[in-house]
Amino acid sequence: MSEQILTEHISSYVNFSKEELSEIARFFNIQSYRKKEKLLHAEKRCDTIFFVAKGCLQLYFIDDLGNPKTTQFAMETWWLTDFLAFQNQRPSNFYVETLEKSTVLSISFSKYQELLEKFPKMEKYYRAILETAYGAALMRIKYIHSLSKEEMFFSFRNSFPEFVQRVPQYVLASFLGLTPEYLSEIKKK
Amino acid sequence: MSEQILTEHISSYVNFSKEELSEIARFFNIQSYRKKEKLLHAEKRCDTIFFVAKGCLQLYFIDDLGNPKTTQFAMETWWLTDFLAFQNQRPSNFYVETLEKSTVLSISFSKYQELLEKFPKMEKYYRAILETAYGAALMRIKYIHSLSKEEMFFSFRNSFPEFVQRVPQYVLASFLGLTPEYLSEIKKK
DNA sequence: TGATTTTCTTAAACCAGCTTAATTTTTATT
DNA sequence: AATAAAAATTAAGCTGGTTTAAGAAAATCA
Repeated sequence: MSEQILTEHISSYVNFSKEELSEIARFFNIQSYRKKEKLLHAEKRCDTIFFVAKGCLQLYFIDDLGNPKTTQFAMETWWLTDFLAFQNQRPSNFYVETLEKSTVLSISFSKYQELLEKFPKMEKYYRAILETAYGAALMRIKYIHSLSKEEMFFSFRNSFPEFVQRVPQYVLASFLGLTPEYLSEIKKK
Repeated sequence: MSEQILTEHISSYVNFSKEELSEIARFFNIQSYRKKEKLLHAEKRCDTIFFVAKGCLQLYFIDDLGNPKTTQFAMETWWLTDFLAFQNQRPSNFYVETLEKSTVLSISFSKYQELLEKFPKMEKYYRAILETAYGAALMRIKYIHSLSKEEMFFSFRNSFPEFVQRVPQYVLASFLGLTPEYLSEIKKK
């Protein structure tokens, strides 16, 4: 059961009873997607947060030349959306799309507010998740500004070897901010 | 009074009584700093979150060549620290330093836990703050991967004109990820 | 299994942005 | 007001990484 991935994850941060957890789970929609399905469309109002129970999602945008650029990946137990657009209920600056067959729990803005109101301890859970996510984003910016593209690749592969196996190389290249051609050249070494 | 900047900011997210707010304020240390004072040292355990009541802070690291590189600024009503290191009570990957004469409220890890336990509504406040911070970080990575250095500068100056006036150009250059020399050349145009 | 599409590789020409180093301007200190 | 220190500018030469274009390999599908 996919909702168990979520309730177990929540339980690792906050204590809830079995009953509370199953009530919490009812706030979410569970849905399975094929590879390359869009869950969120850029320019459309961002009304959903996604939790990956199984599979892998990407948050990406389309650049001036029409090439998709991945800004963030999400694998099992990660949350993903355009948080700024979600918070302000504005049009999304990003697409969200599956990179492989995935099972995703999603919650709308209004359900999210209801959930937090009914279970205030969920604030603690999200606070902790977001502390980690923001902290990691600061580290990521540090890497971007201190490593060469070559170092970026080796350092990323060192930290997340499964990831490098799992996503297509051209998607990884766009995430790391280099061209697929140059990534290919780096790997030759 | 500097603590009022904080309590007013909290009040714009969550409702607290006057009494509660003054009790909350007592969890923080208020301190004034001169320009270029260090509040957090890299490699030392990160045990503090900083709230800027007045002035301006930077989060930065020292690169291979010994040059400081700014990863994040914080002005009035912004929170700043190495959140990943703080959460895990590990050594900091960054320095925190004043860019000008500043008044800062700070809270230690243990006081932060106490505060959240005693005032669970503060979880909501921090959750909201971190949603914004993380969302903004995703947007920042989008800009880094889609704009040229020249576009970076003009887009940043367009969004935060006061900032560009307020911080030294070489600090701004390191934040935007370009050299002071190139920034100078860009400005000539 | 063969045909089609998607992904990855190779290589050469090119350029945005860096390095270096010297000079000028601004800011801080006495 | 004079001196010292920090910050900003200018310009030339250079390089890490991109662009372009074509072919090879791998994955998907009928």
